[in-house]
Amino acid sequence: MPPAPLARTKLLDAALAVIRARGYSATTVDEICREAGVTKGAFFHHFKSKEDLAIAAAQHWNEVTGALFAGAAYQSVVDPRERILAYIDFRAQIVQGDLAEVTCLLGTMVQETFDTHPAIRTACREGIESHARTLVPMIAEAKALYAPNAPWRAESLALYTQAALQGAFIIAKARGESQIASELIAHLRRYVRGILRTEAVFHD
Amino acid sequence: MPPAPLARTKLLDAALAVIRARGYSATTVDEICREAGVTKGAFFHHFKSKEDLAIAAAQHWNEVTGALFAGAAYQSVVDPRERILAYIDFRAQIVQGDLAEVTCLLGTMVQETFDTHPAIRTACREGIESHARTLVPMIAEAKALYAPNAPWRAESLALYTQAALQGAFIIAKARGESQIASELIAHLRRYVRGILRTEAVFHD
DNA sequence: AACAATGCATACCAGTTGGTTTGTTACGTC
DNA sequence: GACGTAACAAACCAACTGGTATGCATTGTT
Repeated sequence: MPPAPLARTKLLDAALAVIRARGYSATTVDEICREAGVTKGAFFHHFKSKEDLAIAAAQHWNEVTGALFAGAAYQSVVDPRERILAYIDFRAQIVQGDLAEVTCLLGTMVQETFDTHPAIRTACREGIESHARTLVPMIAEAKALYAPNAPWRAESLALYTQAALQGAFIIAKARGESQIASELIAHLRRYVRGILRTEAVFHD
Repeated sequence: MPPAPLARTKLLDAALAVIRARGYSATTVDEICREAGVTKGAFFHHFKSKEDLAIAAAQHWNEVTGALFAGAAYQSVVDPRERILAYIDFRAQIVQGDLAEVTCLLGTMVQETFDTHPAIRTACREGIESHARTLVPMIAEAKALYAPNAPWRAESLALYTQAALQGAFIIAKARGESQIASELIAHLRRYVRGILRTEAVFHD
């Protein structure tokens, strides 16, 4: 890889910020360029179209958030059940910030593009599912320990955590305040904790 | 109310269909007019702007879906706990259809507009919360019967059901198939069922 | 020193956008 | 049957959109 094209990274970071706030369609190429402090020439030098940028932005999002989760404290919690709960707590803590920082780029983009931009949809799907996959091992481990005969699959619960989080983002946006998100995530936490108990009544 | 202006209703119905599929920003006034089979003159006769239409569409959405739920079978289930579960089953059943029929107009619109169109955001918020409010009485009733000392509030759980549903819609869109939504809603059902049990371990 | 490729800027364009202007038709009312 | 008004239609427009064509430094290679 060559030295590190500066404009490309600036454009990707700008894309994250603007698209997260206004969505994909409402975001203009000019706006991204302005935010990034580069010209349109630079934009179309690095990306062959607006759609191309969106796909790259989805991948960039995965790298950024991937690093965030990889370095998070919950990773080092020993007990798998406690580790999942620590993950959920971590997510609840993140959403405390500014409303624009609450949202997920992928969930925002896929809503507008799933029907018209298959390539973007696929990129968003891959981003969401790859993050969900990072949860599967610890969920499977916890299930084997605490709820071995439960009827649900680890993959399914992993995906449900993402759905519940995405839903919390939407409600937070609708309310115009991010605090509500943690309150909603508390329900998710209670559920996950409940189905990972040996004596749980949730096992059917 | 005068006889019933035909074009206005056709425009609102068209708006539901198009915005649900492509989102608010990507939807053009011309496209709505084409779908509705009327001209732009008619559009701007009934709505003073595109934003004005979006707000009216949100209210129209509430009337349409409100009628759907008001006439649904779950309403007549006697036991409040069973009624909530029947409501969730009803939602899971609806999402079996076409992918475009899975989505919620309000959740789709608010994602793109919460930062730039406060009036639309408020309309979406009111729509989502008013539906959630219709669930509060039966949740409160069920809680009093089956989990009187649980630490969560009925309002909070009502909103969480909406969040989980919205999240399921997003995942379904990302996957490009609606079946996954029912699988995710099954988790919501298990949670609600679990916290509404006298002997539940979820009560903290 | 010659050369090519990379990284970006400037200037420009054709198509589309939300919105306006200006009719035209149908209808209730006195 | 004159008159005001609501419900639409058709043509039009300025601003903006994504995208292109081109120019020009800098850098690495030979």
